[in-house]
Amino acid sequence: MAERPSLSISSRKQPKQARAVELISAILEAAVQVLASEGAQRFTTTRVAERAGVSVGSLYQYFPNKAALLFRLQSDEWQQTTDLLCAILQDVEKPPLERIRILVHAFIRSECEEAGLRVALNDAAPLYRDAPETQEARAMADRTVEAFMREALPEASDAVRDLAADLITAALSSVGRDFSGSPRTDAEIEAYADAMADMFCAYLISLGHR
Amino acid sequence: MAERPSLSISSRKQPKQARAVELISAILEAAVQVLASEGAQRFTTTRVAERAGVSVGSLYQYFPNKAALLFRLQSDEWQQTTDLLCAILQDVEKPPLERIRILVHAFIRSECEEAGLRVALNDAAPLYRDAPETQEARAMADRTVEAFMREALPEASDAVRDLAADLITAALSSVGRDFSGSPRTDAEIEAYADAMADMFCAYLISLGHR
DNA sequence: TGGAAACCTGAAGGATTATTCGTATTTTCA
DNA sequence: TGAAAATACGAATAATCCTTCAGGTTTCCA
Repeated sequence: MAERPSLSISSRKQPKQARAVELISAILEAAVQVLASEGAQRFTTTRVAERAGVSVGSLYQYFPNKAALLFRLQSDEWQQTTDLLCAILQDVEKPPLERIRILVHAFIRSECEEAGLRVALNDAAPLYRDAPETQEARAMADRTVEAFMREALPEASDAVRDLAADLITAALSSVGRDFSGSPRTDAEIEAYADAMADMFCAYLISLGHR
Repeated sequence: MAERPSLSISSRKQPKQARAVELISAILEAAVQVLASEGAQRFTTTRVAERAGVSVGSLYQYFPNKAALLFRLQSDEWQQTTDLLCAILQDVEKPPLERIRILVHAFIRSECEEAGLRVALNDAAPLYRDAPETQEARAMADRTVEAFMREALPEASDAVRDLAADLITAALSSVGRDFSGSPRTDAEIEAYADAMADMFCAYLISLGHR
């Protein structure tokens, strides 16, 4: 099995002046651009610094290594997605199955915007995947879905619920990859989201959702 | 977007003597070992040649570049999986939904053997993904699933059928990634496969399968 | 048997990249 | 204001890797 060098990915130093804060956000912005436009293969600390109009040394003052920078980008993406999905899942006014439907549409739409960036992030995943920070972020996302499942399947056993949560999470996460090959029209995307929501709903109903 | 160098991946030269045939299979075997044990990051033509007990130059006589070698590995994997699934899908004795169930189990089990190799191949995908040969291999796999869908959903429209095929293919392809994080016991794997088969069946029934 | 074709070798070229660290500049604050 | 702290710089280092090619070895076959 591949043994990753187990990089410490936590940030190296906190900015204490305004210019440093701006420098960091310039770096992050440039990093997104480089990743989206050049791909994971050509994502280079030097290139990011260049694009940000900043020295490489400055980059290494706030990110201990390339993996940490990539993890930060992925982390920000996850945060954004998680916020979006939480807002939908916690809207207790609507019945669970309708929330699932809305969620699927929202997730897929958000996955399609910046599709290039997400694919590139995925390509770069081997560099930060094994860091404990990544595992933790994943676990947090899982907990959100499981909380929803407790509500959607109140009578199911924990095992069944956890499996359902796993399946849905996995299926959703495959969307980006499935679309990355051949881009689709908006109508196709909507149809795909509808179908996926149908599948989830049919499954949940078969598990005893009323 | 990332512009890949668009490598020509087709093989460079056909072996005409027995020793060359053996050399190639030694290289392929070594390549699998290196990929599984060292990961995509450290997968190197030099390392593969070394492991095979062969010179790098020899490797380059039959594979035009590293991407071609990786593509060959992926291609062999796909072939193996495709054969397995075709055999199940074409067993017209059993009703479609049972075949789906068997297929899901078989696929997931095969995905779990050599999980390390499959993850590493996936990590290396950016290197060969954009080659026309890859697109073609993907299209062939899709056609198989679509043929099955015509049988499972004889009354559905083409659009619905294709969507269902896409969804199922995508969900299946996410299994490897979902498992790569934390390995599971055999019992957990079986339970996962059961749940996924349940989901597919519930969906197909809701689409009008009788 | 002898030459031609196929095959094998592996050192070296050429290129890229992550990261450091000595130095210069800017900001803070007493 | 002046010194200390924070920040910024970027050439240089050290490592890695893909691929080639000139020259040797083995196999084939007429």
